[in-house]
Amino acid sequence: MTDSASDIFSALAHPTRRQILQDLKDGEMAAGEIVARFNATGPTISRHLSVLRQAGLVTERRDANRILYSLVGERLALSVGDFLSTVCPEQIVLREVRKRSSSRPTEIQA
Amino acid sequence: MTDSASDIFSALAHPTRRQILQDLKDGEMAAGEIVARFNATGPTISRHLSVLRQAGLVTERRDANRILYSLVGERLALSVGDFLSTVCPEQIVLREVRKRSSSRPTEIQA
DNA sequence: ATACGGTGTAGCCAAATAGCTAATTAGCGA
DNA sequence: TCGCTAATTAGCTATTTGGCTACACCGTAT
Repeated sequence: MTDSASDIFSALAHPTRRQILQDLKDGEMAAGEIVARFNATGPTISRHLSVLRQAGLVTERRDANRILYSLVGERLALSVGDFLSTVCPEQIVLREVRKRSSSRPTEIQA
Repeated sequence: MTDSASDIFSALAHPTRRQILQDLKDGEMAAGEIVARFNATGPTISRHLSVLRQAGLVTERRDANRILYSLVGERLALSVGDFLSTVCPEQIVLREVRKRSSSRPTEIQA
């Protein structure tokens, strides 16, 4: 029932989740690897990850018995940037990443 | 207890509050004027306004027996923009401001 | 002084959130 | 198959959030 912007901003409302996104900026990480960076328990971080996943801000991928998470930076930039440029267009600029039909799937960064 | 980024993103998490900010984009509005735009009751909107005020996203000013709210777009752009440019710097550009600590005013597209 | 229009506060309740521990699922290797 | 590691799900509790109604507050003007 909640729109996607609400999902995204709610996800960003928690410091731990923002930190996770920041950590993922440099590449994918396993769940346990992420857990190790915080004081919270595994299940707690797992929950945070599922919030981020539902918001579409991260994707997961299996590697053996580990699960690797990676940032979906485009979605973050587009959704938040869209809002920002509606409310205060003078202060922010979205770099032309718009629809661009995403020709190549994976290659955002590496 | 909660940092200011959390306050801001939490404030943005609610559709009504985002809409209020958007409405304030074109200039200040009285509380009652804002209330008139939604289906919620006065007290409910008043509460939303206080959340926005605590987050520093709006300021209030008295005019006779009305209270006029206005957007603090700079704070919105700076806080959210800061986060965005940390996590996905490739996709977003903060336009100048930044109290001149940052060397380059960043390129603009307009 | 009193009344009134415009707002915010108090108090209540239902629902959602965040944390934990314990239990469960999924994959890999012997 | 069994055992081990990795991660999520279940279930619980405490806290916060969002909505309402009723009430109190503050200026203005009669």
